[in-house]
Amino acid sequence: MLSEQELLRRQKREELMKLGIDPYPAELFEVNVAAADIHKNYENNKTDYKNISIAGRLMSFRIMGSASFAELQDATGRIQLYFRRDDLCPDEDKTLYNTVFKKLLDIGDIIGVKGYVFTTQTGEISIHVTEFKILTKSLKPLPVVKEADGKTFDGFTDPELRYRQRYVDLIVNPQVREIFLKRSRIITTMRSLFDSKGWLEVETPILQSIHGGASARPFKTHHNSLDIPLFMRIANELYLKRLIVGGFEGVYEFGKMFRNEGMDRTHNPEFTSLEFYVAYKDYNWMMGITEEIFEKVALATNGTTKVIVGENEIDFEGPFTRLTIAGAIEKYTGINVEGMEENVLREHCKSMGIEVDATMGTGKLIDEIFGEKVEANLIQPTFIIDYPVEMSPLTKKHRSKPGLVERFELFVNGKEIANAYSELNDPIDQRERFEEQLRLAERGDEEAMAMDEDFLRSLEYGMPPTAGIGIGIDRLTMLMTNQSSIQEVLFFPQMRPEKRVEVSTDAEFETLGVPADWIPVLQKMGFMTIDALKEANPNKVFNDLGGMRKKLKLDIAIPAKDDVLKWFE
RNA sequence: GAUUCCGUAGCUCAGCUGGUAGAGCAAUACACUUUUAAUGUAUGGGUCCUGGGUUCGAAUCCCAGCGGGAUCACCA
Repeated sequence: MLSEQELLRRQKREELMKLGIDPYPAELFEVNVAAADIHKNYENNKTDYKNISIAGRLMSFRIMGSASFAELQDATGRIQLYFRRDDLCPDEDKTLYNTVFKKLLDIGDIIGVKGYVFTTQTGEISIHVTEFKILTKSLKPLPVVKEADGKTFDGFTDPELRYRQRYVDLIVNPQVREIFLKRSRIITTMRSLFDSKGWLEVETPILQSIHGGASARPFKTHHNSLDIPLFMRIANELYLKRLIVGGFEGVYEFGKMFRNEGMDRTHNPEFTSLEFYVAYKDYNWMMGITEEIFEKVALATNGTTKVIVGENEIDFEGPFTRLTIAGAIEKYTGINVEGMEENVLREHCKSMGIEVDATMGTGKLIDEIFGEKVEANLIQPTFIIDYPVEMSPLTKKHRSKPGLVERFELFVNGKEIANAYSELNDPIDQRERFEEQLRLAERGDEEAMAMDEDFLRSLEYGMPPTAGIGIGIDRLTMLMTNQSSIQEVLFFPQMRPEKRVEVSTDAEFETLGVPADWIPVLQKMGFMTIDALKEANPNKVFNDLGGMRKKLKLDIAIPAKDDVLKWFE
């Protein structure tokens, strides 16, 4: 069902066509300037703006008789337009201004204009329009967001509408655009750093027959001609390491990962991860380059290493604090867990009110204490290093600390943002770790990793000592743009599919014998489908038709009662 | 998954202890030649999320469902 305003805009589209104006012209429109450019450079270089051509979307009108102001928004921002009737229509025929501009244009229409830049009496840099051309007629009314003195009026704020119709969000909320510009800048900053080091950007399979490299539940799909199940990747780690085996010295991939788990303000079923692996390095080196990456990204997105996130100011200037996981636990709980027996650990957990169960080994218990008591305290960037081996099946054993691995996670603002290690490259050790995972799976751990024979075979050929890291791009973007939900940094966050109201076609109504004129009336009465109509009381429908005819002031003949009764046969 | 709040015009929101709906912006018409949340006058616009129930009467009370937000749990 179309709203009054939508019907009106469709009529305006028709009227434009009747005037010989194509509301969707095919030919290009030459643009030679952008709104931001005018605002930035006009004052210092007025002669360059005497003959400009610009295109964008109309965002507001202020019509005052034979002169008008409008706002045009292009990819860079807004610029005010000034239209004067006698400039646009120097001859007797004032149709272009009086009809096309004043009556047939709407907020949301896309136009191209030619003219010259000037400054109004109130001091606003504007374009005096000498010609304009309709480039796209918009049929749906946009929400109109107004701003004055830094205050926003009638904001388009409903998250559901904003996420489902991100295009509208992007049109009317400039701060949303800004987030995505920063997101892109984060990625390009990292990419150019990696390229400058000579590392190779690669793409690895998203459809995998064995989902490995992380602990998570996958999406399952099926390949028809191979007739095999396939999984959407939960990680790309094992493929990137195969490439290191293959002889590349550094490889990186920005890629989507897919995890079939809960959704909330920090989890989306698909998310973007950067992973890179560099041969002949270890996790100490990796901490250094990680500091460099975060510092560069903060500078590129915010111009400073200090970023406000929520109530905290976070400084990304390295070096970051380094704490062992045991040290961190001791710092925040006073308990030294190093070398502690499983049952003693379990008692400590219980006394701290942490839920535990029999399947948890020492590694898991330490992880629980860490998650419960330490994580939230790590506001400034902090490397937590040297994890228990049980939790890290792909990580090289620590060079000097038995029972631990050479792994670090970077925490910022109380959240994990990166995970890295010296990669395990001993194929025999790796096989044993996988076997341990299989035992966990048998104990009921749904997230335990599967054995990947081909990956093991690659390690048997020999992988150089390698350092690898994964950085969550969505969460990094949340940090750099001060957003508290992942939906705000994804163009199209996952949502339940929109439920469409079922509507029978006009043709279906007509096969019942309903005259075309009366179909919209029936729809107005709430009969969206012919089935819904048939369930109604025929006499009441007949009576209501008369009522609706009066209410809607329709000048069409009421069908005979016998004809109406036939609709229900 | 649990708890909790919300769903009213194109948008943002009012609507009391039940009496068939209001505002601002947007739209339409008229006026207005440098306005800027332009202004003035007039007008139109609603499946009050859906379905049941209570009631003479439901946007309002009750139940169920759908959709969304927030918090918590699991996961990155």
